[in-house]
Amino acid sequence: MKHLEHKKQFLCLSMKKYKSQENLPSEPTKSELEILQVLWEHGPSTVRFVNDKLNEQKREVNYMSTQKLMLIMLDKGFVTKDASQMTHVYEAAVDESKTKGYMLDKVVDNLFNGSASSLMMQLLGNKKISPEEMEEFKELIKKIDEKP
Amino acid sequence: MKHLEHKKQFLCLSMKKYKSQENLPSEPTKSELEILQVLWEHGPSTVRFVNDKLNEQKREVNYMSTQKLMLIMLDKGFVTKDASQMTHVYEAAVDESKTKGYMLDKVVDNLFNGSASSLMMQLLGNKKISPEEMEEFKELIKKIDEKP
DNA sequence: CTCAAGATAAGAAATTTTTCTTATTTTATT
DNA sequence: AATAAAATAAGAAAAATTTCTTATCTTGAG
Repeated sequence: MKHLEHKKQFLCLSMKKYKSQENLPSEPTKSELEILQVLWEHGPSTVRFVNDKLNEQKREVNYMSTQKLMLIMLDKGFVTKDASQMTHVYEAAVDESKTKGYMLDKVVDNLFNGSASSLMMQLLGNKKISPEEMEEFKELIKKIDEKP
Repeated sequence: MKHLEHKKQFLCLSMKKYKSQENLPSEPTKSELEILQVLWEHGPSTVRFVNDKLNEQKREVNYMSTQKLMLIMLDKGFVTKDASQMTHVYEAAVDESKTKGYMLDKVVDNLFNGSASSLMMQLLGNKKISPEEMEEFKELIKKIDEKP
């Protein structure tokens, strides 16, 4: 779906009952995150498209559930919406890297007591790490190490 | 699910409303995880002790909330309880490393599309990583690399 | 012994998150 | 023009999680 490289007059609706973006980073719930992933990966999309992706890649989700959730996310400010056409087009309004970074920090804090290296340990001790990924790790470290 | 193999040597109450251990891996909720952390770090503890730790280290939590939650966790099989004394002593019934590993896997899957190296990238790109931790990383990689 | 302090269990209540239902509107087709 | 298909918004309902309330029991100090 070469969907939707058009119109950019997004309106940002009121933040009634949800914490504002700037102040409190009220993080996306599990389901909201699934939706964000689709939007991040595929760019601006319709509810139909997102719902299809979820059903393909994740789990069975009812169309109306997805639709409702995306409206809520609009309200929370996680997405914006282009309503110039009949089928509205949603776009992620939060940065992928920032959001993931933030949530990863939470994991580090909550699960590993703030220690990123503990997380690393756990990750490296994990059987699921392939030799290829191991190589990637080393490359990464090397690259970052040479930088400064 | 494997991370939930637990022993029921103490009294284990009926599993009325919670998914049975073997079938569904109902993972600990956020609050439950906080409690598990305390138990993992300090070993078998009373509700009072756990609650105090939470209030010191995490956030304000009511004693009865902690108590109730620990009962629920008992029911779910996340903890066991020694009730031989008046003040009961709870112990984590799920393995720390296994549980964290399992939950980290979830993060890798949900947030980074199954790619552990993506997670690494995100982590290393994070400003919060100290030079010391960077050193630890390198050590880790080296160590694991020499192993096989 | 009596009673206060502090522990327990269990259910109710409140919040948060997710899913379902309903009523309308728009578009396209016959 | 009539109707079917597909979209929307909004509220209700259901589920999951967290917190609060109540009633009871045990221990130990006075």
